[in-house]
Amino acid sequence: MSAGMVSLRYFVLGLLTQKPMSGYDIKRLHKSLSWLIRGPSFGSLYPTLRALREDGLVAVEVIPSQEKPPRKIYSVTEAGRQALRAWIDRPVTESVSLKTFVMRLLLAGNLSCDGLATHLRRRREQVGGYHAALGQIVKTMDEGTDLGQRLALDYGLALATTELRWLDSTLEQLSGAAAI
Amino acid sequence: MSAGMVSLRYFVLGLLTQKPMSGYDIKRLHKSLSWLIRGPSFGSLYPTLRALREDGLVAVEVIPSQEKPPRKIYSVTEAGRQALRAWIDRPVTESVSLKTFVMRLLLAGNLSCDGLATHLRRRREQVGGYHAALGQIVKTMDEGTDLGQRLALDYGLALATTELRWLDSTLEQLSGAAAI
DNA sequence: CGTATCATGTAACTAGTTACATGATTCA
DNA sequence: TGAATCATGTAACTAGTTACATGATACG
Repeated sequence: MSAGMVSLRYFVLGLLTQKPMSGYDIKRLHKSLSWLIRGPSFGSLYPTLRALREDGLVAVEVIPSQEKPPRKIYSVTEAGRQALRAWIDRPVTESVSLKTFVMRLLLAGNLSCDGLATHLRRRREQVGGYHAALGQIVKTMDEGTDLGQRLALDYGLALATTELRWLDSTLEQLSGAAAI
Repeated sequence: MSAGMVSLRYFVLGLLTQKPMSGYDIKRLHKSLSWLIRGPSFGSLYPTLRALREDGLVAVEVIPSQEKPPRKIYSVTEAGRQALRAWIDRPVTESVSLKTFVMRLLLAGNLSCDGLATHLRRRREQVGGYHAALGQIVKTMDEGTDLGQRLALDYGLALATTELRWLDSTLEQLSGAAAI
């Protein structure tokens, strides 16, 4: 229930504001990123959608089909939009994991431009810190250091470096777009 | 209980084979990677250590201290080593997430050289597949595509590219070391 | 004088998984 | 003929979190 956590509830709600979708669609969307972050299982997705509907935050339209099973297309209601708005711009105070970061990134369309920039800057700060710390640790590693530790830290350093570059260039693009 | 999952139980067991540690040490170890993967909380770590001890897979030595609270140093028993060996070389069949990959990487020291290479190669295959698919999707994105989606996929692509490079160079080093 | 680090742990809770069930269609 | 994809869902379970409790020392 902390501020930084992207609970499945709001994450799904956020995705549905982009365009109405079925549970299956949401699952598919996650598939292309499943090597990076693990998407929700049907066992958590469908109950979440049901709960959202019961709370009146989404509406369902059942689309029957001869060939395929009927699809249930969920769309956000005005109450849902309101609930999301109330939730989304709450600042993320604590340190976020990659998963939370990506999930929030996926909701960027619902974020104000400022909110997005803040989110990216905060992540930049955090990863920057870890990057520096990792570099320090990696430098002081000797042959005595456990192989697994060495590999994991080296791997982390490589990813952190790339992420920092990506954050910088994205922030730059963002400020460029805002200036126009 | 699937084969690919690194349950906390075996993960902790694997770390302890590197060197005896306290629960606090394990938590600290994770800290430097917490931006990438989230480490276990004390609420799951301590009970896990207790369960391992109750099953005779680890032994505890309490080291009292005047200034600081007493530390409990856990070390793997022979039974623990056996249990780990039985578990660790089971092939990972399903697609693994980044988190599982890193956790297994951290246990590389316990893996046979072949096992490690297999692990890396399998990940290479998987990420390679996703990388190709992502590239395809990113290419076909237009301005109509949702901003969040665009950003997340672009971010994913950047990380995937780096990861592939890292995997290649690490595999190369590994085969180089094996040849000597 | 308050906060952070060190260091352990428990209890109540929730979020999530796995495994199942259904059933049509298409592909090899 | 068997497997995969499409598409929904439930029930039983487990793994994990948050919040609390304790208590010392050191730092600013």
